[in-house]
Parts: sequence; structure tokens; C-alpha cells
Amino acid sequence: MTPTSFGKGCHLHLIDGSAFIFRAYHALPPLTRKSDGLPVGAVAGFCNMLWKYVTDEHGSDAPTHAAVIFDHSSKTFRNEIYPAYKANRPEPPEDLRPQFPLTRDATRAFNVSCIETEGYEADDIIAALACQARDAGGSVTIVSSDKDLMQLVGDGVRMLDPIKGKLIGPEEVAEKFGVGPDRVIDVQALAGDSVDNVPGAPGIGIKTAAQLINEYGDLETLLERASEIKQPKRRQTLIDHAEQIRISKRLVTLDCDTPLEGSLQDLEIRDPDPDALLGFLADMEFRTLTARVAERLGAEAPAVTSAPPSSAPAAPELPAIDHAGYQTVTEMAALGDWIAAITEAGQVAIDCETTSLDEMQAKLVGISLAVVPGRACYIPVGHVAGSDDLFGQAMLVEGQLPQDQVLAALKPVLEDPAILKIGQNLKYDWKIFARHGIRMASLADTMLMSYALNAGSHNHGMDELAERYLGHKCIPIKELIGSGKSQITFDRVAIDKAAPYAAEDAEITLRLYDHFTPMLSDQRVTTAYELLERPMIPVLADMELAGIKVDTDTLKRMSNAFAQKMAALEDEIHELAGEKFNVGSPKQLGEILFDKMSLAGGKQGKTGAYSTSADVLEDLAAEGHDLPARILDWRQISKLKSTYTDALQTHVDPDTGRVHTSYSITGAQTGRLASTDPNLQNIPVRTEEGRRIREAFLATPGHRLVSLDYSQIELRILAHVADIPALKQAFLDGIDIHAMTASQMFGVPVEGMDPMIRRRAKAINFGVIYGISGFGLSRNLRIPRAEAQAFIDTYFQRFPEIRAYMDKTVADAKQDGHVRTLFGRRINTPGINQSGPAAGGARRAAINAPIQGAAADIIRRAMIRMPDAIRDLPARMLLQVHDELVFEVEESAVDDLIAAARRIMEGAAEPAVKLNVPLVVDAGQGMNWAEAH
DNA sequence: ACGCTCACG
DNA sequence: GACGTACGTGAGCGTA
Repeated sequence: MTPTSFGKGCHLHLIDGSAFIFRAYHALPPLTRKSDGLPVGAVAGFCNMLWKYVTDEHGSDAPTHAAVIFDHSSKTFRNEIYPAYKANRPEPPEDLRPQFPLTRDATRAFNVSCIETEGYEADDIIAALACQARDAGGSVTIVSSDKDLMQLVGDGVRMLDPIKGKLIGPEEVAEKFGVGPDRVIDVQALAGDSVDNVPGAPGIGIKTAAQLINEYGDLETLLERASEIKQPKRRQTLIDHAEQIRISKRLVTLDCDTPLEGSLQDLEIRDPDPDALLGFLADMEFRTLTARVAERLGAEAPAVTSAPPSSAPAAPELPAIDHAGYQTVTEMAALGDWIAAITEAGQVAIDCETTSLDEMQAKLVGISLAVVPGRACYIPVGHVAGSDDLFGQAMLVEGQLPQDQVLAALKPVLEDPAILKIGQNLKYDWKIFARHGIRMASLADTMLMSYALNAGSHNHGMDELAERYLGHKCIPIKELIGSGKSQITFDRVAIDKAAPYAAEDAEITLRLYDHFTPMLSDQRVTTAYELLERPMIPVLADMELAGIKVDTDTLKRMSNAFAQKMAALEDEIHELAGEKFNVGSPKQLGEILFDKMSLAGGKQGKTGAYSTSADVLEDLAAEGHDLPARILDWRQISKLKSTYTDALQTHVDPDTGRVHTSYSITGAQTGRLASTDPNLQNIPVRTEEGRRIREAFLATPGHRLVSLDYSQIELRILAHVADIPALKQAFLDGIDIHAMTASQMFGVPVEGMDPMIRRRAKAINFGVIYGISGFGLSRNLRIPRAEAQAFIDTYFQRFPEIRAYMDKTVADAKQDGHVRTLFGRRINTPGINQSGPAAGGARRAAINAPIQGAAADIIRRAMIRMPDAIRDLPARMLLQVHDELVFEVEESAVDDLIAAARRIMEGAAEPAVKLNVPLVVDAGQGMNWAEAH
């Protein structure tokens, strides 16, 4: 191609290279080259921007010539005029400096001209080139948003803000400075510039400067006629500082006569040389960009290899948490940069912002990502305007990437098993993504790490963890969405408010991950975390998404029946009481029973209120009082109605017709799950009336509900861990464990045993697991305390291993501050060395935790293996109720499912632990949960 | 916001 | 000798 001389019809683009570099540096994480740790984040961003720029079509304004202009050094001729010029400028960051020469190399690799001149600023070179090109009859676009360049705008010269994609002409300049481009330097001379340390006139800003210039025409006239100014202070300022203002003008005036090497012809646009460009990119180890460029150029991408450094670099000191490094991603190219950074790093901290805590209803509002501490981004996709449009529809705010494009771009990363996704309570995000067809793989969860380390010590919410382990107070969500009645959903939060909050969440998650990771192995809970916590995420998420069908018609019918029954009972109660009162108020009831009717039963609790709990009322009823008996009836019905038949209906999902509970993995200290919204782990079963609620939990047509539950799992674990021969033998023989206990304690044969005796033995068996006391047993069995104590003494005599186990457990807890289950789960016992009444509670909790915890571990192990075991069956696991799993299965496969699930459940302790008692699982099936249980 | 009460394992 | 007393949960209601 022959160089044509620059002239009419030519279009020169002048790119402000320094601005590109700084923008790239601040927008991207501090990436380093894998092989040697060279910082290359700014280079990566610079290359991405340059690539985007050279592949941009630019429409009819396509450049014929282009150059990237850099600052050469910090000292320029302006320092001779005014030594303090740009003296306020901080030194560029340590990890940016080595990247300056690399950006020149990058520019040359793209085959774009690269210009810098000793002693001159980039702005002067740009000015000189622009003047030359304009004088030759061509047009010029300066790619920069630097206001100092606006003085150059005019005939044939305009600017392009590369971030906003906005063209800047004389009108835009006038908007900014209040004067035309030709008077910009006058205004700048007066207003000064604190960033560049241009003094200007004290107390005069752009507004006043523009006003003065517009009034007097130009700066020189203004200074000459300064004495005419009416405002005394302003007049004096201009007179006193005339010389300083003139110097300022020289500082801000760009030098069109800056010496230039070469001619404009040399700047003609050239295609990049594929070998040179790809060689450079591969050398920088930019995998994604190398591949992208190779594809576009139709060349083969060179292999990007990055041997890890031979010695691990010292961990850099973490910067304080600060929102300055956060980016709001509004362009696919920027998202591409992040994805490239994630791919390089092999891990990402991620957090979804949504409109609701209910994952079934929540709409995605934005996603935040963090790859290294200090840099995070927020990708808004669902923010809407504060007010609706004319039709009451929420309007998406502009400047957001389309949600489906963002998700499509992130899907490969999220599903890539080679990229670790780090989250805080990732089950939530997993479900959100699952609803968009993305199944996240390779997960790390800081909430679960904290739980594996610190169950028993504190809760595991992010705000608490951040404060406790990072010393950082998070932005309270209430600052964004408010609270109470005026609370808004997250989609109505302004993006500029949401971004720092959301990005901070991702960064904190990342830092917590780095904090907890070494602690897991140090404190020997890696196995518990990896085998008992982490794998629960997708298992529970799938169960929760599946939900269980609940028949609202049945519930409604029950509600009506309960309402009638309650009304009748209320009449009867008011009659018996001799006055009307709120039957649901324990306070009013207590006053009626104990003040008005003077029944026996004293005050209780710190509040001084009378206790009207069920056992108090039962005692009164047993003495023949009708009122307490009716109250007990009323309370039972009231509970069933309010908590179950009424509240349950509100939890039926309108889209699925099913109830989707949420399981909290870290809610219970012992490893048990907790079920919320609604709690499906406390659906009534003990009374006939309550059990009927379970008739409303249905299998879908052609299906059955199947329930499998562990028989006496905690007693079996006790028999194993405390090594109690009599108990173990009973379980091996498959005999009635409570009858055996009674037989051993009281010396009566199992055959033909008095049910009352068995009941007492059963109460003791359970009591032992809880850290029994004579008082507790006496109250439970309603027998004299001395008698209860005598039973316990007998029990321990007969099974001395239990006492030994309890003493050992408490001693271990006192020494270690924690206890462990058979499977290595750690439960902290912070209160164990307390004195006083609290010590008793801590002691009992420490005794119970390894038993309850081991049972929880076992069913978790079963649940984790279950999806694989039932993969080929038309069945889904729906619910867990501590020792029970509920499935929904096509009716033809009921027996297969029971066989498969039972095999998994009964073998769940193995191979980690070989129990010396068998685990036994009972199964039931039916059209509804009442039948199945 | 807190305590009481009660549903479950 | 007194103290408070069975372990682990969640939800709805009344009261402050």
C-alpha cells in the first residue's frame, strides 16, 4: 500500500494512551502473568480496549490514520514555568510502573503508531498533531475524555469519550466550561486545577470564570479592566493574582508547535501483523484475547504456556477493603475481561442480588464477581426505575446488559468444574442460577467453612463473619432498601448505590475464603467440610426446587372445621370463666386461673407472669378442673389452624402448586438441618387430629410418597460410641430396645411386660441422650423426684459404660473447647468451663452433640449419595426430617426406590465408620404423607 | 423485639 | 447446700 499524503478526506484518530492505561489499571483486577508474576492487569485491559477500538466499525467516521500518544516523563517544559505544576500527582502505583513500556509494546504489536516526546506531555503532542491535520484539510477525533484537551475542539476537531461512547463538539465543551472552545483556556486559567496543581485565581471556579469571560470577552481584557469589577473581593483577587493567572494560562495552554518526528502520512492505518500481535499476546499469557484475536485474523493461536513460578511468591499484604477498585460492568467487552480474568485465576467469588429471599420467586437483579481482593465488579441486569410507567409496569433502567446475554456468557464459567465458585450461602445462588438453566459446579461456601470450623461458637452470616474475621463492617442492606413498611426491593435500588454493596459482598466472600482455607486443615475439619457440608448444596437445592405438592382445598376444609370448633370452645371457656377474655393470651388466662379462680400454681419466669404451659394446665385438668382442659383443647386446635392449615396455604407456590421449604445447613449447632419458610420438619404426627394435616401432602397423580426413616438411630449411635455391650447385643438381635432396657433395669422378662414399665425405660433411654437429671425425668414421667433419681441410678449401674462415656465427653469438651462426632464434625462448646447454672446446660449440650451430630452426619451421607443411587429411577427426594427422607416416585417404581434408598441409608456410615450395631430403616408408602409415614 | 407456647426429631 | 434442670429446632401470637 502506497502512503497517501494527508489531506482533505483524511480522518485522524488520536488516542490518549495514558488515559487508556489508567482506566485499564483501575478497571481490572491486578492480574499477574502466571509464569513469573509480572503484573499485567493494565496491559490486559489496554489490549482489550485497543482490540475493541481497532475492530470497531466506527461507521462513516472510520479513521484513515491513527496514533496512540503517551506521556514520556513527568517533567516537562511546564515545570520550568511553574515548578509546582502537577506536583500533587501521586507516584503511579508500584505494580503499574513496569506496565508502561509494555503498553508501548502492545501498541506497536497492534501495528498502531506510538508517539511520545521527551519534555512534552501527551496533550501537547495531540495538540500539535491535531493542528497539523486540521491545517492540512483533514478531520481529527481525539479519543479521550480529558477536559484539558477540550480547548482543541473546533473546526475539524472533535473528541470522543471512549467510556461513554459520546462525541464531544463545541456544544458539549460549552456545556462543560460555559464558554466556547476558543475561550476554554481563559476559563481554566482563572479556575485553576487542583489535580494538576494549576493555581488560577483563588476563590474562582469554572462558573464564575465563565461568567467573567463572557462579560469581558477574553482573559487579557478582563485583567486589564479588573478594576471595573463591582464585587470588591473578586476585583481584588483578580488584581492581586494577575500574574499567577497569566502563568496559569501558559500552563493550561497546549502547545501546537510541539516538535514532531515524522509526518502524518506515517500514521496511516495498517493491518496488524498476525505473528507479531499473537506473539505479543501469547507472551503476555492472555489466553482469551489471544484466542479471540487469532479467530478474527484467521490465524492459528500460538500455545499460551505458563509454567508456574518455581517458588511461591510471598503473600502480598492485603489492602484495606475499599470501594475504589469496584467496577460496574455495562459492556460485554468488560464482562469478557472479567471472564478472562476468572479463567486465568481458576476461581471467582460470586454473589447474586435479587428481589426476594424466596429463591422460587426471586428475580435476578445483578451479579457481583471478585477475582482478587481489592477488585470486584457488579453486573446490573434487572434494576428498574423508582416509578412505574403509564401502565404500571416496572421499567428497566438504561445502561444494563441484557440478562440473558450476561447469563449466557457466565454459564460456561459457572458450569466449568475447573473453575471454583466461591460464595457465601451458595445454595441460594445455585437455585437462582438453576432457575435460569445453569447448574453451578465446583463450589466453595464460606458459610459452610465457618460452620465446619465454628459451629457452636457463633452464627455464620456474612456480616457477622466479616466483622469477626476481617474487622470490616458491611454496608447494611437497610441503607439500600430501607426497612419495615417503606422497604423496597433490590431492583429499585439505584445502580450506583447497589454496585458498591454488591461488589463488597463478593470481595468479602473472597477474603473470607482465603482466611478460612488454611484454618480447615489446621483445625482438622477439612474432611467434615468436604464430605458433610459442601456436597449438601446441590442436593438440598434440588430438593427445595422440587417442593412437595400440598392440597389447599383440604387445608381450607380443615381450617373451616377448626374455626367452628374453636368458636364453640371459646363460648364454653368464657362460660366456665364467667367472663369474656382473649383465650390466646397467656397473661389474661393466667390471671383468670390463678387470681380470679385461685387455682394452685405459682408465678414463673423473669417476667413474673403465671405459666400456663401445657404441663401446668394438664396438672390442673387432672385435678378435675374443666377450664384448663378446654383451654388445652382450644390451644391444640388453634395451633393446628394458625401454624398449619392457614399458614401452610400461604406457602404454596403459585407457579408450581407446591410447597418449597428452605433447609438451613448451618442453622443447628449439631449438624442437623433446619427447615424454614415453611418449617416442614414439625408437621404434626403425634396426635390423630394433627396427623391429618399430613393428608394434605400429596403425591402427584401416578406417583406415591415414600418415607424411609432410621429406627432408633441415636440410641444405636450411643450403643456404638459408648460401647455398651448389652445395648449393642439388643440391636444386633433386633429386639425391642426399650423393653430390653426395662428388663435389664427391673429384672422383669421382656415377654408380657407392663407397658408402664417399658414407658419408663423409654423415657430414660431418651433422657440419657440429652444428659438426664432426676428432676427432668421426674417431670417427664410425673413421678416423684426421688423415684426418678433411683431409676437413673439403677440405669447407670446396669450400663456403667454410659456414665464413662458422658464423663469422658465432658472432660474432652473442657480440655479442647469442642467435641467431635464419629465422622469428624466439630461442635464447639464455648460455655463448658463456665460456672453456675449455665454450666449444666453446656454440659448436657456437650453430651448430646456427638450423638445427635453423628445421626445428622449419617443421614447427610445418605442424602449426598442418594441422587446417584436413584438416578435411573423415576423418583425425587423431597424432604428430610432429621431421621426420615421423603421421596416422590412413580407408583411402578415404589419397591425399587425403597430397596435402593434403604441400601444407601443403612450403609451410610460406611466406609468412614464401621458401626458395630446395624442401622435399620423402616419404609412406608402411600398417596399422601399420612399414609407413607 | 421478646417471651410464651407448642409443633417436630 | 443452692441453683435450675433433658438435647436440637421454627413459627405464630400477644405484649411491651
